[in-house]
Amino acid sequence: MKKISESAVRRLSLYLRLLQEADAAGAETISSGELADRGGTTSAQVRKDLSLFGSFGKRGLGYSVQELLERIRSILGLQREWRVALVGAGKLGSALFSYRDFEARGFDIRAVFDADPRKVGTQWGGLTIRADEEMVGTVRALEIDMAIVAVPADVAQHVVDRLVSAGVRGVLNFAPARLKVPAGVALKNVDVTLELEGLSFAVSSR
Amino acid sequence: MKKISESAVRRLSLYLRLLQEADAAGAETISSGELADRGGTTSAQVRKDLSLFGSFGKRGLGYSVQELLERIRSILGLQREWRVALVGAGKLGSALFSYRDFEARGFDIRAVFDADPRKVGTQWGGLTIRADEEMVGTVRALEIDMAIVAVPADVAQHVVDRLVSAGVRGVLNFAPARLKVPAGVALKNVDVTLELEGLSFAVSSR
DNA sequence: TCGTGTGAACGAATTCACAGCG
DNA sequence: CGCTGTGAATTCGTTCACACGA
Repeated sequence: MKKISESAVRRLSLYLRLLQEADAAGAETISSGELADRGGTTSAQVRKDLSLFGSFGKRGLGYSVQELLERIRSILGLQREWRVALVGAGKLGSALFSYRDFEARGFDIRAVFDADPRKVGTQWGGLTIRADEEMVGTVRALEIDMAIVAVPADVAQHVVDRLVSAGVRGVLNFAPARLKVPAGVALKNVDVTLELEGLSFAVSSR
Repeated sequence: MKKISESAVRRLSLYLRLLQEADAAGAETISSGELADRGGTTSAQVRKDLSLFGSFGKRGLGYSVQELLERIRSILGLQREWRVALVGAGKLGSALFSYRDFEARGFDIRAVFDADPRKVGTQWGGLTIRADEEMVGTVRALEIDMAIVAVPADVAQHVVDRLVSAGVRGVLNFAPARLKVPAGVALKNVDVTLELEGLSFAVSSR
């Protein structure tokens, strides 16, 4: 398959959301220009992004909202349901867990782990928080696909190492640490401090 | 001033963290190669990034950890303390609020707002949650520099509009929405669903 | 000698511009 | 005629490679 850039994928994901909004608003069809306006890019960019995967627009008309929704879902691999584990049942873990938007988008949190014995056994909306030691076995048994890591930075590497050994193929890391994963495992970082520092730079340089 | 790319700024922010770690470990000096290894880039990249702001390495030796720390702090505008407002006192807001790492890095949360009357008046570690209506006045009075927005997507635009009108110059948005801000106001988005979908793409395309 | 600083080469991503189809 | 699809042009970012200074 062709080479797709990171940023193109992000934009596809964004288009998906815009299309869902357009769909909810009853639109049948949408043009690259409209998508561009709402998504903060240019129409050429939108067309380039979509043309990477084939040509499914109608000239003079635009794209069928329904069809494009399906196409992008399929491109992004969102037609199946993903089994997700959440590691770390602190404040952030709790916020992520209750952000039930994930479920609506096909990310199903099937297990929650925490190292704190006082939390283990607690019920979280139908799930019981499991002990850290059970992680590898449970992840394997439940055939978890990806994990959300919301633990302190100093244990994050150890956690992902075990997740990877348990067969996890994607990791979304919230700990402020540069983690190493073997080739074949996808890793994304969400680093709030980094973003704030980026704002600091932007605000102070003017 | 020269043109600095988004990604260069992110890397500087990352180097800053690596330098703090090196400093804590007692290192006096560090080479571009070491920074590259720990940060997951290349030594040429590190040198390019740093050379954008002057040349402060010693040939044959590397960079003084102390000096580089100060330099990067100054480049990123982290030598002052930033006054931050948190809008949205839900689960995510609570997680962000209690992430006291921000404070250590010069981001001081001075005010918290929420639209829910049942939350208004509640104490959060020394701060009282304020009503939504007070936002503009308080932000102005406290001379807030930037805001963290952790509210539902459908009200996010309205919130930032008011924040901007109150003089905020940077916004870190957690709502899954493309917000518009006037030129002169910096905006960063943290969009967890987007990241998960990126993982989905990466994992399914192999 | 070792590692920086940097022009030059390269490669990737975005924008332009227009032919072509509905 | 309007909007897509796409080569070509351009801009932007990264990597190379080497002269130079500590």
